Amino acid sequence: MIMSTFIDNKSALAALFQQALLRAFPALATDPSPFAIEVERPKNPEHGHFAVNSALQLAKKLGKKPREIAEAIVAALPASDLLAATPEIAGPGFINIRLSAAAETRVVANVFASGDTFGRNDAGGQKKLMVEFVSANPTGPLHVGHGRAAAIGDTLARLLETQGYAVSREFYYNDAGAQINNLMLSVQARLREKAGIDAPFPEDGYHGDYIREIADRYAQQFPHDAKGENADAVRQFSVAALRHEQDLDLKAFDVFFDNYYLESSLYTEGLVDRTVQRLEQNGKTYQQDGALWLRSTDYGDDKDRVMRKSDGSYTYFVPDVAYHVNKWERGFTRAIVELGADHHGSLARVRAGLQAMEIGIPSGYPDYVLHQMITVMRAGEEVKIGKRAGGYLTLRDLIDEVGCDATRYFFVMRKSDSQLTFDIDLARSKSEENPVYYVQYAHARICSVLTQWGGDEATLKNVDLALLTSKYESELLRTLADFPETLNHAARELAPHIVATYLAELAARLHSYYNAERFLLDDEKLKLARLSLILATRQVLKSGLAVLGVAAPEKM
RNA sequence: GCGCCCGUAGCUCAGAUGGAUAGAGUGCUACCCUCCGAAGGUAGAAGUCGCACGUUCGAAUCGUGUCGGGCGCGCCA
Repeated sequence: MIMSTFIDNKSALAALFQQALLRAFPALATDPSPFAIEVERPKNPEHGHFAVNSALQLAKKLGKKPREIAEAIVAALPASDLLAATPEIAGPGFINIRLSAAAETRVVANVFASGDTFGRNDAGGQKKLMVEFVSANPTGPLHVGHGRAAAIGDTLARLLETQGYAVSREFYYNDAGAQINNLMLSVQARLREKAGIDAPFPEDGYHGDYIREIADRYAQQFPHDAKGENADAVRQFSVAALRHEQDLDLKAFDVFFDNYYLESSLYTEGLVDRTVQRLEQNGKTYQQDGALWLRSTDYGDDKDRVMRKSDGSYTYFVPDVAYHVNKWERGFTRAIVELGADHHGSLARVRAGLQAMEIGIPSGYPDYVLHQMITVMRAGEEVKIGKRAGGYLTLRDLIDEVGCDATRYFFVMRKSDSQLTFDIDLARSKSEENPVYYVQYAHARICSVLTQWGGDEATLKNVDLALLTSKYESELLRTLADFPETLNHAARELAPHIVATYLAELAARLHSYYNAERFLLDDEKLKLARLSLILATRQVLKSGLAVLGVAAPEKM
């Protein structure tokens, strides 16, 4: 993939000021802890395009007043075509920088030169990275919590791809445990019910209507076992049926996986046994009360954990550890696991288990991204989304009702570790304020203006932009220029909502621009410059929406 | 009792590495369509950043304590 190679204004300025700093204070060059100048975006536009606060940070170290330091740095600045004028020193010692017009509009040419790769970089060096998410057990349809997991996980994967990682999406599921047995018993009970046999429904059984549907289909396919006496056959059939349903849900949500990993394979391939043996050999285990325990407290867990129960079976976290060891051994030096926050208690013990293996896995492995609960509202009332109860709202229902785009956007637009209220009426609305449509509309609106103009878009990629000097143009230009850093920031923080917030801002700048300026005017030169700017904006909107997996419609 | 997350405008929420006058959307008030699409825009009112100490040139941000809400603390997954 061809990545954009331009140096953005921010890094160019940082280099320029670093040079000035060393000129002004040569002693810093040999300082044991070198000081790196950072350039930041001031919140207030009156403070210029960029600002440097290094003079304040260095005051103590240099033993001088911040303003004196700032003056010395500015005086030592080499000549540069980046700057519109000599930077101003403001307040206690901020250096405020205003870009030259050429530097300010350069981002448009960069967008055209990079196309779809604008904002991407290859810093990841195509290192293997895994994002594991959803990982629902095949005991029912995906619910809205899985939906949030799917949207966040898939967006994280897309985000990390923009940073040059070779991302693999993985779905891990338990196809053999107690819950699967419970599923089998539930289907069996419905089969017996159909056959007119009076049998009690299992205590913790699954009550959803889908259990009846599976029973119906089973009876149809295996008429000779209409009572479901062949437990293995019922189990296999049910798991396959539900996995199939979940795949349809995910497909409708535009989420795909590179690999599905079965928990049962950890046993059949001996990985669980190998893990336990290794932990025993390392002296990290002990016997007590007829069970085998892991000394997880040695690695920061708040109590030791049972690995092998007194009945000889393993607790869930042993295969979990084996699974993560397996990820590591498959060459995923970085792994991210997206989980519901109700599982946070298991993090410490899985990481402890991995450390106790002593096979070189770093202590923070894997990275966890947790998402909080969702409340769904419709017509001002809370909608039931619980799993066990029958008649609840599933992910598929939600997608059918509000559409894939709005669902994905709503699931990622909040910080994942804050609770989310999903307002169905807001998500569906196209006539009132709706964050998804606000952004998509910006894209469609640009398409509409360009269509009305009717010229060849290619000619817009090489026009004189010197006339773009209005407040709206300046703000739009700087927002475009922020895109690469926004992706990088969001990927570093593993925080998809940063992208959604950015897109909302970009769309707002665009709508303001529309209402403030005229596009199809007689002044040919200004017209082309403005059209060029919105063409570049369209590209960035499209790229940003693509990271969220949301369509960029040309018409709405 | 212990651990994790959250507490910012009436409501829903942003505020990365501590920075200048704390932001957006929604709701409310008043305006704005003879370039494209009013699904939009402009302006205004609205805040003890839960509370109290502390760290420093500077704290919504870091530390300690405290109050309120959610979740987890099993030889369940």
